Amino acid sequence: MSAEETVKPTDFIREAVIEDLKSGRFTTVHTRFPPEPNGYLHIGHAKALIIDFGIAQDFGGLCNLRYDDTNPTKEDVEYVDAIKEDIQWLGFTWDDREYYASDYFPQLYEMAITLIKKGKAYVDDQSPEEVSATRGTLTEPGKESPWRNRSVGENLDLFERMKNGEFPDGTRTLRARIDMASGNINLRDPVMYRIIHEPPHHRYGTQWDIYPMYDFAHGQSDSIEGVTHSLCSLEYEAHRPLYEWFLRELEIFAPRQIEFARLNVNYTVMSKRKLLKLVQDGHVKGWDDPRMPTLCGLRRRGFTAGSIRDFASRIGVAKADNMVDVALLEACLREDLNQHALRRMAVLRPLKLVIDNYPADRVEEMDVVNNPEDPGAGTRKVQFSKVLYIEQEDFQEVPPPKYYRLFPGNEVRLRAAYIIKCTGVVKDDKGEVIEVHATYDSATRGGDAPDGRKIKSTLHWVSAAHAIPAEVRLYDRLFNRPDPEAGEDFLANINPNSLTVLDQCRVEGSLADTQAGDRFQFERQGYFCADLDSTPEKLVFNLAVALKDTWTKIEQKRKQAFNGLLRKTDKRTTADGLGA
RNA sequence: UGGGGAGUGGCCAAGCUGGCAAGGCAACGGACUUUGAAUCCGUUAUUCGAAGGUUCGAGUCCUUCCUCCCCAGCCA
Repeated sequence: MSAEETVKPTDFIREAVIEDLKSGRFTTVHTRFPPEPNGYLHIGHAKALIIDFGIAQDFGGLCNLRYDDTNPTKEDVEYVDAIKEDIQWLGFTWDDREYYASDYFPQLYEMAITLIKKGKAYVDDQSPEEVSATRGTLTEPGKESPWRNRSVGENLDLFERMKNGEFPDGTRTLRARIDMASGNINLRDPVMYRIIHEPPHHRYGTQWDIYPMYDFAHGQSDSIEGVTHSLCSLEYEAHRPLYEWFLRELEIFAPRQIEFARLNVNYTVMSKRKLLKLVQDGHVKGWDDPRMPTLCGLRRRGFTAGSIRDFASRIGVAKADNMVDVALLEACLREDLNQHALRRMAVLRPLKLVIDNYPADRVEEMDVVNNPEDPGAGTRKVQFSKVLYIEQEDFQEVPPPKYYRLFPGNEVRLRAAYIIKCTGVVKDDKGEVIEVHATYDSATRGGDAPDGRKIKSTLHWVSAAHAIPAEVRLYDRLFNRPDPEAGEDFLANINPNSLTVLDQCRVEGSLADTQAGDRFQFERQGYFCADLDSTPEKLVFNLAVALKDTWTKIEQKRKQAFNGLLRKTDKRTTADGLGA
């Protein structure tokens, strides 16, 4: 069965591709992912590249990697390798089809000459300011350049001398001769080539003194590579007539450009300029800071490639502007890691728990399930002893309503160990609880109650003598409003509490040989990933995404209700006062 | 204002030639639970930007209007 019969038309692009195959406009599917090497790839690029590579894959076609490196003033080799790493990480391959628009400069130059000879391009001596001033406005047509009607011979001569580096930057351009009165401003004699002497190009050094503009490079590069479907974002829609004009005038193979809406995610910024600013100003530690929406940042944070591919498929492909909830991205990660991450016990904010009736010299090895979602993941041994650490928030001396964790007189289960009952606390001079005391029920080894009594709460724990110290980095969203780019200054919307470093954590011994990049679920808390900074001497974990937390929600509602009640009381008091 | 696009629940998004408004995320109930997780079950659009019209029947067709986004780089 052929591709057009088997691929499900899940979106309007796939639908269009199927049509093209049916109609015979194209017989194969060939796409390309065209990053400009001027920054790191982010989640928005991930959407684009998953569409590009994904559609090629679906139809049994190919997708090229092509760097859109036509502007040496913005590009750098630094980004080239990083981009490749990110694409591979997402699971795609371009085999040996790693291309550069700059490799086509000789052909592009010849194409320009073809257009000059046809009278479709001319060298313009106007300054950038003059070009801008004569472009017209949205409602008024532009003015034709005084150099628009030069002879072909003169144009050829001048263009060659531009190439030979005879003129300074900005003194001349090669322009397409189209229509200065077009309603589409992109068609008002767009610049095809500009003169740039510095800095050197990342691949061709100072070999070129003229560089093609995007519009004169992209379509022809697609054509040269035999790309059938050139998929890009909505802002290029108005460029399509120009894309097609060049191909038509050049009489070369014409790919089809199709535009889709780029991805926006709430609580995050996506523009390369802003991401660069965050890095340069030190608001984050680098492009791969776990709070960044870059692919290297997400990877370091603990995101899996699969979760990002899943995210891309769930957000779909359409033409309407969108703002996707970051909660969806997080949900995708949770779903993946819930299935695959091994469970471990880690106490982030330790509180000492002493089991008074447990022998001081006794140590037991408890069998703990590695992943209840995956029986094949087996079990591990965790050491249990008299002095333990539990989470501070798992104990309350005076329990709030609905709290069923540990408090004086209450019974809870210690995961895979014993059922214990809180008997009292020890406080310091300031009245802070520094130690909790309890007794254990020796008949409940493993956590089961032989008498069948129901224990509502199960806590995670570590043995004080056997646990190993670790640092845990808790991340929150980098911005504190859903539309950080909306105001004057997006930096003003930075969340000052996006990073919390906990350096007193205690984790179970089985985590000792953790390698950077390993992911775990720390039971009852979230999914964590060993950071690049992690070493056997000092383990460092990043919070990738927290588990859903109904309890915090209940608490927040209670507090809100309480505050609301306070306000009402205040008002009534005030009103009474005035009335008296 | 010229040109080009887009409007379906809180957020994405199906819905093609007119025939009972998919699904996911979020939210909210409940069941279950040795993770307040996961899982399961249920609830949430008499209405599709608005108003008219055609039709037995309109998110889908027609008309008018409204709102939002992109384009005036020698950026991509």
